[in-house]
Amino acid sequence: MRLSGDFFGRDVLVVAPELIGKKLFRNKNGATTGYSIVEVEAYRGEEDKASHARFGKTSRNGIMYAPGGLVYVYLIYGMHWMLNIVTGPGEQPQALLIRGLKGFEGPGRLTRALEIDRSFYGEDLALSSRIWIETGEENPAITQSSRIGIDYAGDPWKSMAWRYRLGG
DNA sequence: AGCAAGATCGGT
DNA sequence: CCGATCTTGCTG
Repeated sequence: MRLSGDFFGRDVLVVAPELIGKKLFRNKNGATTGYSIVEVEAYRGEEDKASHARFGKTSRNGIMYAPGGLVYVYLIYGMHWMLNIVTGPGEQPQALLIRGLKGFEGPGRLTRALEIDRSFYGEDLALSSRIWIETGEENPAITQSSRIGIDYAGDPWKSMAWRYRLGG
């Protein structure tokens, strides 16, 4: 069953663990492939100094302020596309960075493998024929730890256990 | 208008 | 550990 606003419209810290074990589908040239989501990271509000929303609403992060269920894609280090899912009811900027799929560990590697780029910015997971998410494994084991690559955020943000992984 | 830094990755 | 590579958003 395809997930939509009912699922993604909740707080990012509620959605994050539930997204583990769900299946991300990608259709390219008429062929559809599904991948289990194994790792995500939560970015929550303007007060989160690790989030792109820490400077407030800008042209890049504007989509984070939308109601949950849209795709937020951006380029990092001039070469890697990062795939994020917007969550929450809207107004408060929230997003989940997809860091790993079964078979594709690493946020930059998975977007390269699935051919996801800036053309996916704002894509609606409830309506898109290119990318969507469906229910998957029920109640998988989940491990929480601190987020990667955001030491610049300082405490307490760099220490928040907002990274969720499948298993132990 | 200029510039530093980045939610990363792969090779030394 | 270092370079790649380019966009963003701050600073002046």
